[in-house]
Amino acid sequence: MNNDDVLGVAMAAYWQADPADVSVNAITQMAGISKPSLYREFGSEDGLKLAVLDRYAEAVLSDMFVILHGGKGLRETLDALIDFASDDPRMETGCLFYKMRAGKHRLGPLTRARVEQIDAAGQAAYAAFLQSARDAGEGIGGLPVTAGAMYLGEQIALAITQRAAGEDKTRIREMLTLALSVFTRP
Amino acid sequence: MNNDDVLGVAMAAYWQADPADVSVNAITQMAGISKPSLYREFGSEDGLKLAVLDRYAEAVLSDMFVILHGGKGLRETLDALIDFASDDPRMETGCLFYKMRAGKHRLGPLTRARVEQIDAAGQAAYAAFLQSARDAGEGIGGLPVTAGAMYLGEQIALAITQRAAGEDKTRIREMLTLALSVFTRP
DNA sequence: ACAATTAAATACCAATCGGTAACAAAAATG
DNA sequence: CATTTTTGTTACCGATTGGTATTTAATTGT
Repeated sequence: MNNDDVLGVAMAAYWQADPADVSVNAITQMAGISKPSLYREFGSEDGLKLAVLDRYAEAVLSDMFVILHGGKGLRETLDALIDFASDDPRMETGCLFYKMRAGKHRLGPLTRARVEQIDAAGQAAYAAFLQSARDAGEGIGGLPVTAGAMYLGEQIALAITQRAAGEDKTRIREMLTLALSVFTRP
Repeated sequence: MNNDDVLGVAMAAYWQADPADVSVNAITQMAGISKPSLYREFGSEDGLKLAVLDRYAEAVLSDMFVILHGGKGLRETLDALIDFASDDPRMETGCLFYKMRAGKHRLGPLTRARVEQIDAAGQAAYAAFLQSARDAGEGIGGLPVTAGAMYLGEQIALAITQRAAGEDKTRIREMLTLALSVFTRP
C-alpha cells in the first residue's frame, strides 16, 4: 500500500462522507496501515487533509476551471456548468471542496487557508468569465460582475450540495437552470 | 436557574455556533448546572436538542410561516421574505433550523425526525403560497408549484446561511432579490 | 424535631479523539 | 559481514465525548 494509494483512500473517505466525520483512525484502518506511518508521511491530520484537497483540486476542480476558461459563449458555458453540477457522476456524493468549505471552522489552519485560496480563485474565475461575456456584448443582467460571480458560484455550490443530499438530479437541474436564467434574459 | 432558562442558554449556544460543535458539557457549564440535572430534565443530548428546536420553531420559524400565510400578494410576500432573510437581526448568526438541517446526519433520531417534519411543513407552506399566487392570476414563471417551492425555500436558506458566514447584508439582499426575480418576471 | 423523599453535585465510566514514544524488522551502507 | 538508517508496528498518552452510579444537600410530611 503506497503513499499515493493512502491519499486515494483518504480522498474517497472524505469525499463520500463529511471530512469532519472521518477520523484518522478510520483512514488508517481503511488503508490498512498504522497510524505512525500516516503521521510520518503527512505530519498531522491537517497535513493529510491539505494533501487530499490538493489532489482533489487537481483531479476534479480543474475541470470546472477548464469549463470557465474555455472561451465559449455565455449560454454554452452556463449549460456546461449546469451539466457538470447536475449530471456529472463524480458529483453524486457532492463536492469535497464544498464540503470542506461548509465546515471551514472545523479544519486545521493549513487546509483552511487552502480552501480560502481555492475559493478566491474560483470567484476570480467566475468573475473573469462574466466579464468576458459582458465584453462580448452578451448582457448578464444589470448587476455588477463581482456580485454576479458570487451569485453564480453559490448557485453551483447549492446544486452540488443538493446532489450530496440525495435530491433528484432532474429537479436539481430544473432549479439550477432557473437560477441561472437571470443571466440570459433580456 | 430554572429549566426554561437552561433551554434558553442551550438555544443561544446552538444557534450562535453549529449544534454539532457544542457539547453537553459546555452547556451545563454555561448554564451553571450539573450534568445529571440536565440529563434528568431532557433525558439525552438528543432530547435537549429536540426541546431547543421546538422552542426555536415557536419563537422564530413561526414568523416565517406568518409571512407565508399572510395572504398578501406575490411581490409583497416575496419582499417580506427577502427582508426577513437579509435584514432581520435575529438571522445575523444564521438560522438554527438550517444549521441543524445541514448537519442532519449528526443529530439523534428524535431531533432529526423533527427537522424533517419541519422541513416538510416549510415546503408545504411555500407550495401553498405559490399556489395561491398562481390562483390569483400572478404568473410565477412557467414552472410547477412544487419545484418553485423547493427553489424558493433553498434560496432563502442559502441567503440566511450566507449571513451566518459573515457575508455582507447588502450583497446577500442583491443576490436573493436576483434569485427571486424569476417569480415576478413576465 | 425527626424521618422520608426529592433534588443536585461530585466523581466516575467506557469509548474515541489526535498524536507519539518505544521497539522490531528490513534495507541500504561501510 | 556488521552497522547504520529507514520503515512500520504495538502500545501508550492526555483530553474530550455522551452518559451514570453514588453521595450529599435541601425539602417535605408527619
